[in-house]
Amino acid sequence: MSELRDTLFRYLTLLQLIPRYPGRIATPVLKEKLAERGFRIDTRSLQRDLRDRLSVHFPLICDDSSRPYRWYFDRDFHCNLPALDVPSALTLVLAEEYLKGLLPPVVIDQLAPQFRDARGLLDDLAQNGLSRWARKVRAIPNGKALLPAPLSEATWQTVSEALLAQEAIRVTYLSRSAEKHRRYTLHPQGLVSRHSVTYLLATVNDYNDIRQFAMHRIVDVEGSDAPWRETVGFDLDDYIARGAFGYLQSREPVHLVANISPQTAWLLSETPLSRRQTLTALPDSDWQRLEADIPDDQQTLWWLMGMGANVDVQAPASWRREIYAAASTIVARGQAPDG
Amino acid sequence: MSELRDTLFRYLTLLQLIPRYPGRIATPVLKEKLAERGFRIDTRSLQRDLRDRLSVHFPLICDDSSRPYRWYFDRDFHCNLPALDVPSALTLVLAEEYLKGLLPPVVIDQLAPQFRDARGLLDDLAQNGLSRWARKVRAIPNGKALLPAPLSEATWQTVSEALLAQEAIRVTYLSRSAEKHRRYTLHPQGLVSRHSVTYLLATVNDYNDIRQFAMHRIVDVEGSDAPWRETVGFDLDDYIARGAFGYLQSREPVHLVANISPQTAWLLSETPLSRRQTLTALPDSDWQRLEADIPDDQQTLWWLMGMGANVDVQAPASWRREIYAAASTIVARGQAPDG
DNA sequence: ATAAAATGCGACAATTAGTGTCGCATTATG
DNA sequence: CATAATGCGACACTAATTGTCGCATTTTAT
Repeated sequence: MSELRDTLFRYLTLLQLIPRYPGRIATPVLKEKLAERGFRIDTRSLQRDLRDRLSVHFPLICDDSSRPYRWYFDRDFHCNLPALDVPSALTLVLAEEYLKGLLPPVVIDQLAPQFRDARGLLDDLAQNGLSRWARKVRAIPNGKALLPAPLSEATWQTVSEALLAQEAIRVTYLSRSAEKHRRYTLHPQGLVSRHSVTYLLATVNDYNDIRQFAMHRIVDVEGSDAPWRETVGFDLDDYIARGAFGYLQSREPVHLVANISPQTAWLLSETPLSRRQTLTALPDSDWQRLEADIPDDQQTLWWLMGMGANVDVQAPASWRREIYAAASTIVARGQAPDG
Repeated sequence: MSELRDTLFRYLTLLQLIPRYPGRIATPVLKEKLAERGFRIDTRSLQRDLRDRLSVHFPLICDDSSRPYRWYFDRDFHCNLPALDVPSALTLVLAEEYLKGLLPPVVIDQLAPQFRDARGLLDDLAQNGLSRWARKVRAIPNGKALLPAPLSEATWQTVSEALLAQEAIRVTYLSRSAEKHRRYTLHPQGLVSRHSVTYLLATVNDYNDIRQFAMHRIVDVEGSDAPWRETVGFDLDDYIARGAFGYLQSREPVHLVANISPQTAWLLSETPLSRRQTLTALPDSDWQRLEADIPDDQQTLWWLMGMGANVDVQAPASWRREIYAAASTIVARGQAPDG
């Protein structure tokens, strides 16, 4: 590390070492971390930097209730370098709208200051010409938005840190079948966010098989003293592909052939199902013939079913059979409700 | 504005005024902007700040090909204050995976430095304990991922800036029906990202009706001298609700009653359809009775159809009829393919 | 084409800001 | 209760920052 005797850069480093609110860092620790990075300065200087300089210009808060004072940023503060430009701010706003339906609220909250920053920038624009951007942009999510399962901030933080730090955790879990709490020691191996539910993949206690734990059913979590045990040979993509999440997916893509209605053809010409997709006009109708190589997964089948009568699947035969069977069942139920 | 004679803060302000690569800012402009913010300094000082100080420690690049020199940040540079913590970094990684299927690549690129930052942080963790985080987190998107329509960076930037600045633009547009280029003057009124296609809502030339323009079919765009014309009384939510994007949606939510299979019940207990949803056991079967107030939109209907035989809609009657009709059509086509 | 204005930059001196040290008060720690 | 840490005001010393001037070069306007 270069011999940096540069004050500005030291300030910047200092600001990067101080965490946002739930976190805090003590002055001596800061001094040490600065030293690690090549800034060997007196404690007195550090104190001056924090109290007289940085906290004047930044929302830095000092917890002086006990003696090594601890510093942290205001919960809401966020600053980008370089500053956000208008297109990026707009992107963030759209991203937020989409993500709201995909990730649990606490997870989104992690990025809240960024999103607030973006909205703030657009608001400032509005001051000049009352552009009221909020009325001008919308994201319409793909598919039915199910409500993300709520989840506590502490759970997310502890679990995600343990996963990456390769540490075992002790959890109280509300198991699905039995409606009662169980305590386990988990060895986290992976994390999967599916739709809006987040699952932790881990081995339990002394067992070696991977099990799924829905994060929102973790009632309580804390670090464990037990040494973390790696599951050798575990491959997350493999695990998912083998159908662990209802996404039974063969490695082989299938060749889809279907007749589709004009509206559907229009949709697919805009957003193709796959990179290689062909649409050709059918004789004697305004329908089109669709051919594409697509993954053989449940998602695709759901999508095809959702299109109802707009799609007439010709191949693969298994899909046609499945769709036909579902339709037959529905027809058998009759046109009027049961009662 | 306070009389800031503070060098550190001036440096930071300076850094915030300098845009990332595609952008650039000339020295005299910087001087002016600094003056606006209360930093009245000599041009010479500014030159020194940039060349001798900031560009030593930051990836600042100077375009000295023409005489008011222009400064900009390296395309890849990004710095968060306060620095990212592990849970936030993980959130960003998940967010990126989801957004890849929802927004055009160029739009995601706007946030690329942030995502890179997050991945970098996690990579650094890995150095210590080879945690190989990349193998540990996955996001499985909800619904069939259609491929986002590609779109040029310049288009996104120009259009989004014009929308918010309330300025007219001149576009060359590849209209859908006629396969030829047309030139229009557009007065942007709104932006809608739907699935993975982004639409600009604007009035054309001297007309007053709103039309939709798919951003990826805008071949070329530039600012226009024509004064921007506001469409009075235009309400984006209203426009969408009236079915402009195939999402015919009455303001009134409907009361859904349906019998659902055990698997579906399980899914809905995790991620409810709406905040007020009840699931009750049905007599003489393991199926359950679902009741929920949900929006009356196409998305929901698609979702219900996608569930196929797993859902037996009882009410509203219109949905039951629609699902029945679609199923009848499919059954009428027979079990074997046409050709 | 040519003059006038703008911009960049090296040098220098005046000023300002940053730094370590010391002493004392206050607060944890064992 | 003693000892070690920590915070902070004061002060002197050192280093950095700043405006000014002069000159070279480029841009712009005439």
